[in-house]
Amino acid sequence: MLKNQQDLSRRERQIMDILYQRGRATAADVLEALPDPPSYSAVRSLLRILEEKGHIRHEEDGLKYVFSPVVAQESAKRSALRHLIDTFFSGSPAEAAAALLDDSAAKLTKADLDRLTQMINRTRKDGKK
Amino acid sequence: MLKNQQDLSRRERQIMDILYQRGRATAADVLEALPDPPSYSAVRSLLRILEEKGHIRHEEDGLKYVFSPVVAQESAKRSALRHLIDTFFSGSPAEAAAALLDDSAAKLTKADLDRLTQMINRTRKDGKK
DNA sequence: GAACTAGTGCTAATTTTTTAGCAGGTAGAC
DNA sequence: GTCTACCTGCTAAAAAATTAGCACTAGTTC
Repeated sequence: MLKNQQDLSRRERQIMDILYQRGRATAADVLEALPDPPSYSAVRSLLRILEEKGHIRHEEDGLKYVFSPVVAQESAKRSALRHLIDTFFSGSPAEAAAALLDDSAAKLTKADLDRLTQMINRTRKDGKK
Repeated sequence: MLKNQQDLSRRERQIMDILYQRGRATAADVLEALPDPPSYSAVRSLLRILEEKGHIRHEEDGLKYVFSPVVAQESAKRSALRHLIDTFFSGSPAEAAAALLDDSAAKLTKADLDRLTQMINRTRKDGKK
């Protein structure tokens, strides 16, 4: 019954994005981060709904509730990546990687580049086996 | 008045994804591709609305309308990538690239790896200047 | 302890989204 | 011509999402 990211409504999605960005947040945090923000109680409703649907959970921190995604960042990342690749890169990760490099070349440090080269070389070896 | 991808409703987003995947599609194509598909006329309504909002346009092909995104794939790609990076990778393209490689290592051909290596080396040079 | 602040729970109204349905137009088959 | 199949335009109903509001609790300050 756990629904797909694809099935979220607009606000639900915005809130999930915020929670993935920050890892955890209170209703007030979410309100602040929300574009075109509604009332505080609207935010709380959405959070309650997301929790009912099983997307997020909360812990209590004193009086406050602190919310966080149920599906770990790690797997959420992967499915977001997969979806992006399917939607914009004909399912080809190589295309996606190329676009990413092309787009962000300026921001990459030497250390970043070394790390990527290393990863690629390791992949090359693994493939040979 | 052209709205952000972020502001699309659930169905609108699903349809835009389909259009980006295929480049262009008729109402019937979209219907077929839509998860949990509604009626044909529901799809046409959505397409009409998306067109009114300026996200898509259509050409006539005989009797049929063929729809395609107004914002070119190229820039849609970029902003989707940027959003993904911001949401899941703390704004770090290097992290994203690493995750992408890690995740899809198995699918990459030797040619893909060569190409990526080449891109990285070129970036390295450009940086040195 | 009364008043104020900062939380939550729940309900109901409003707005938006999503859907279906009907009317009309064109092309091809008979 | 007229029947059929496919398409669009438009409108209105139904469902879902979004929002606000009220009631209540706990802690703090005076």
